[in-house]
Amino acid sequence: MKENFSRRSDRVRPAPAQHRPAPPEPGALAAKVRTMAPSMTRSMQRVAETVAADPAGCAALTVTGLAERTGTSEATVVRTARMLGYPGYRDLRLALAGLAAQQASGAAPAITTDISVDDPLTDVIAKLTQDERQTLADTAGALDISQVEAAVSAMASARRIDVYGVGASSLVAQDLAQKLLRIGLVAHAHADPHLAVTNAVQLRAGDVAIAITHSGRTVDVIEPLQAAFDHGATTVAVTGRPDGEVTQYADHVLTTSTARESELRPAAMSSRTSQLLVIDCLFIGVAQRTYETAAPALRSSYEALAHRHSPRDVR
Amino acid sequence: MKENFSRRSDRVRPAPAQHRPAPPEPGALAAKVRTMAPSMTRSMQRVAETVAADPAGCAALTVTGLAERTGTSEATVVRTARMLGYPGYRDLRLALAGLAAQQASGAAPAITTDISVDDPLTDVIAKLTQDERQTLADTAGALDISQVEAAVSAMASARRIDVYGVGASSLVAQDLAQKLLRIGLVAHAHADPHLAVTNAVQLRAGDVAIAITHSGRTVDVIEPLQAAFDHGATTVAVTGRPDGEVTQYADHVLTTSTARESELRPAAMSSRTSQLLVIDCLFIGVAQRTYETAAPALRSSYEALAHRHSPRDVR
DNA sequence: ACCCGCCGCGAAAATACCTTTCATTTGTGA
DNA sequence: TCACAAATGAAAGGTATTTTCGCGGCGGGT
Repeated sequence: MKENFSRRSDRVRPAPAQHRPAPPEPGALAAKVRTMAPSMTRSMQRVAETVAADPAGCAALTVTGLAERTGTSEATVVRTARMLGYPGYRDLRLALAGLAAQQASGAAPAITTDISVDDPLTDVIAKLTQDERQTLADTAGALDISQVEAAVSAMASARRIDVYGVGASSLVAQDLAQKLLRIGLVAHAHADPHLAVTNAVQLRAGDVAIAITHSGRTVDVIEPLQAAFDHGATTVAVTGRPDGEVTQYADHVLTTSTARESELRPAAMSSRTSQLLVIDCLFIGVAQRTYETAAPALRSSYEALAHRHSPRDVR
Repeated sequence: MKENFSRRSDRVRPAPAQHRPAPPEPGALAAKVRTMAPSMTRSMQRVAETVAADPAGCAALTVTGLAERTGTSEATVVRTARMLGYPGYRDLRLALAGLAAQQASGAAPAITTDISVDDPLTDVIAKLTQDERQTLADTAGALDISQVEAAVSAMASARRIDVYGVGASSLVAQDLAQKLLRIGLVAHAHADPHLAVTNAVQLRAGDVAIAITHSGRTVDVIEPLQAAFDHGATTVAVTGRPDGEVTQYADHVLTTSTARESELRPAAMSSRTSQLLVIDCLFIGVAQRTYETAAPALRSSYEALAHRHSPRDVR
């Protein structure tokens, strides 16, 4: 593979210790330009300055394009690339692309303000994403492993698992129950407070009841948890308020975290993200501990769903 | 006349509305590989995996070099580049150089290993969190703003909004509908495919139908969307497979991203994260555009719930 | 002032690289 | 098993890059 270097003719034997100028550095390009500029001809300086000023823009240009833009010729562009330490324009261009990407990622505006009514959609997406990612990091950092451990153990050996949640948390509760069912556990999500209580009183030692409430004081969720607690079930609270009333009836408390909320971004959004992370952790923990039965169950539930997809396969 | 069961649609999608895949993003390349991999042929997958695994190394290679390294042909390499959204290999190579520079400078996506059966809980939490955060970043990076914009506009002025989703996506659909209701829009989530279709045929121009499916080929979701499409409603698909069947009946396609999945971590988990981010963006966008009515609606729905909380105030 | 030779420069030829086409192979469903 | 379609690579066909080559400007010598 004789390609990148030694474009020279075959007849010339390459000098053994030929001093190759320098390894092309992506970030140090601006410096290199300044260093080399004095020993460059006028046209070459123009080219060098242009690329240093707008790496991103130049990376998009072909030799010809850059030659035009700088009012020079292809040959000059190539000469400049060589002068800067690259084997040719192609490699300079790659370095330029790298540089552009670097300063694009480095120029992360670090958006910290609230989402407001007149933010353009781009900002909305950026802020929302940023917030959610922050929430995830916070949640993971604040999770008490021993509490998770305890909850997982209880769930893995439970005869039956009930999950309570209303409002936005109801979806999280359903999600957890759905997943647990998939790995062969007996789990049920209750959104209706009356039914929840009626079912809760059926629980006994060895069963698990999980309450999900961000505020920690949603009566519709506290009541069934209390009932379960009173009947000897192991109770778990997933809440954003570890001092909330719900924790009075919880054997194990898993704390979710909250991001700053604003008028347009109700607390429900980030609390939901946080809650989902927690229940996913619970789920995987349980799946690990019941792997013997969980693995085949997961597989067969996947297969059972296959026919619900349109036949047109896509590899 | 076509058969009843024909999947063909009576309504013809305007030709120029060719869905342009996505603007090539340097950082989101790994995500793009994951998104597109399923619809790639074996050889193309090999190429895609190779570039994702070693961007720096591949950026140094010519088409021929990469073809050799992956044991394929130049044509296949170019095809892969196209599949990933670049006009050709040259541009993929530039993006690769950018990615390499990025991860060299620390903004490295850091390849986390799969969650395995005997990972301690601490690792499970760490990996899960890392994956979710990555998924969020990928999703945001891959979102086509103009599609979001279009969907938001349609929703903001819709007479009625229907959301379809089954399985895990059903919860996302419910979440969206719930939120939209809160700001005074007429929105409904349908999990039952029959009811969904029955309702879909009631839709007409000015209404919006949203289908949420990770695989892009869930019949139970495609059918109602098609019905809505045929009746003139504006249709939106939120899917992880921009080439899936569902997009045939979608005026606007919002692509969700997928994390590497493992046995213990079904795809549903990260796709859910991704989907939620997308619908949150939709929601906030709509809330902005209907601020006059949304703000008071949010406030009053909050107050209506207050009494459902236990009186014992917290701090 | 004029001529001479050197250097920077770009036009165009030569080459390397990328893209497209097309025939062959491989896989798939009837 | 056959027929058909998709996938694939070899090689032709185009672009982009590199090299060659000679023109023209500039300074120094006469």
